[in-house]
Amino acid sequence: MDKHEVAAILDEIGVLLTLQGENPFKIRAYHNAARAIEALEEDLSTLIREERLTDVPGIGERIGEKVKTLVLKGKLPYYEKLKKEIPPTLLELLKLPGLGGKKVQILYKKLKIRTTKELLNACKQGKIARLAGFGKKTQESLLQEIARMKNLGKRLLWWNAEEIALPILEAIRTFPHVQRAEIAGSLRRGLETVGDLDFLIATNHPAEVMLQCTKAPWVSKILASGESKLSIRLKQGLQADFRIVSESQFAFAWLYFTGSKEHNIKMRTRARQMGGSLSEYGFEPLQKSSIRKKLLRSEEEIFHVLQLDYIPPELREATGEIEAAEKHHLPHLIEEKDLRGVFHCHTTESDGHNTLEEMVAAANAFGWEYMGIADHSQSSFQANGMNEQRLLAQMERIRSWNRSKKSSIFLFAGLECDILTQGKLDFPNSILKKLDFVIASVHRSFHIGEKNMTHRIIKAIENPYVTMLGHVTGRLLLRRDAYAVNLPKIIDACIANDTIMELNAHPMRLDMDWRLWHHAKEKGLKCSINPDAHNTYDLAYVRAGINIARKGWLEKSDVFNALSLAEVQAFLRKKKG
DNA sequence: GCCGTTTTCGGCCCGACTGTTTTCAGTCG
Repeated sequence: MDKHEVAAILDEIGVLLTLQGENPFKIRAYHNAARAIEALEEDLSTLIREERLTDVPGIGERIGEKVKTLVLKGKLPYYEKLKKEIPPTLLELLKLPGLGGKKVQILYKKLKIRTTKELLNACKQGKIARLAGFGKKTQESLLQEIARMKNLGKRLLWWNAEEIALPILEAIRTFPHVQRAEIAGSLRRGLETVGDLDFLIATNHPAEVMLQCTKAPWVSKILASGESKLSIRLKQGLQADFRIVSESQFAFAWLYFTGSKEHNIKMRTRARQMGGSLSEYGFEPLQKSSIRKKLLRSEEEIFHVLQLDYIPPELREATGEIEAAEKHHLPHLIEEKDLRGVFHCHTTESDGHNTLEEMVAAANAFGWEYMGIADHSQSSFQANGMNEQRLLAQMERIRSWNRSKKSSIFLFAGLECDILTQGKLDFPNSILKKLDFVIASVHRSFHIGEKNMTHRIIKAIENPYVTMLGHVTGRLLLRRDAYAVNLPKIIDACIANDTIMELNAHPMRLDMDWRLWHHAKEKGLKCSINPDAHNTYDLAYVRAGINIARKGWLEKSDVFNALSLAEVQAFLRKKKG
């Protein structure tokens, strides 16, 4: 069993213990241990063999033994026993706002409620209101939450969430007495999907501003409102939280409100170790501490007081950023202005909505030096894939465009080539070698099993004319799960063959996942941030890709399309041999 | 369940809000 599986089981144990109403600190210990295992640089089995597992912070005697059992035997009796005691359907109840471990426990113990449906029936019969610790209002809000869950998806794509959030932010900034307003939360951290919007507001007139916020046109329902905190349901169905603070507290509140939760816990633990208490309002000395109360006006200053380099929001996921900031080892993250061009652009020749000329004009406006055209290959008939004749004709058009010098941007003639079921490509090498670059992608036959899919993709990676691998897992966020594929093996194969891994910047793909990039780039994997543009508007998706690249700790030097035109040309020549 | 340059016991990040209570537990972020 590998470390990811072990971490997943430790996390699940944490959730199961929550459902048993266990001591919250014990629960946290399991989640902490899961993160510690996930972040291990060293091989888990080596640590076990050399009996150094408990040297890892967060892993003690008890959990250490459990991890050892999981790795060596592949099973853990303690975990199996827990699963028997707690119906797994209780997990769905935990997702309802207002229900935590304690209350789910009561529902199960007193009323034998295990599923959302059973809870719905109990609410309708008025049984919940009569339960100790519950009441009429709780019952009413549960009924509403169950109905809402049925009607609406719970999360939005980052891109769509930002489209909703920015106009609200702009409006808030025009409210009287608002000194400053910013977006926080997972949207600011650039997470691929967003569950709610977080707005932070600085003002000297909290009551007036709060009133403005509750009366705003985008409010569909007020979920909670106090003096400094407001939670609403937006008309679009998404929840939005507003926090109102004074200007002097703003930096602390922004840091706290940006999260992640795990990052905050680590920061506060660090503050405590240094003799202070960090909250959203400030950094206060604990008793008998030598730390002086400090007035800090920016996040940079707060990190500095904690003896850390500034950690960009995208990295605040408790995956080693605090340790790196302490040692001055944080990466210099890639920025959108570092991109010198893009690959993976479609045109009307296959399923794009804009012509080659229109795409070139749009790319010019970005100031890029080059653009790689990659329309679909013949097997993607649903996408109007090109046969050999059309492909070669398009290639000639692109070459003549370059010769004509109609624009300053250089065009690469490429192809998004289907990887067929057995790993064969959609065109023979005699055709592929004529192109400047080839993106190999899977577009059909997703359910062939992990082993077959891994073999299929690696075969394509090993083809000398394949420049990069497209959307590696085929996932569509919030719509379709990734197909089963062994990513560590795929990553190793790419590195061994000098094949570039696409970071597909389409907001619904953002594939390969950012959680894998940090480790993969250290092993030598190269990244290309590709918009997968099907029209001129989609070119802007590179911004979503940059977010994810930053979350994956990627620097300019890790990204292929941050290279100059001459460097890209040299690479492409060398790759083809 | 983890951890320790005040501790091997008694802490563990911290505060806002709600609902059910009558001073606070539970939930959330």
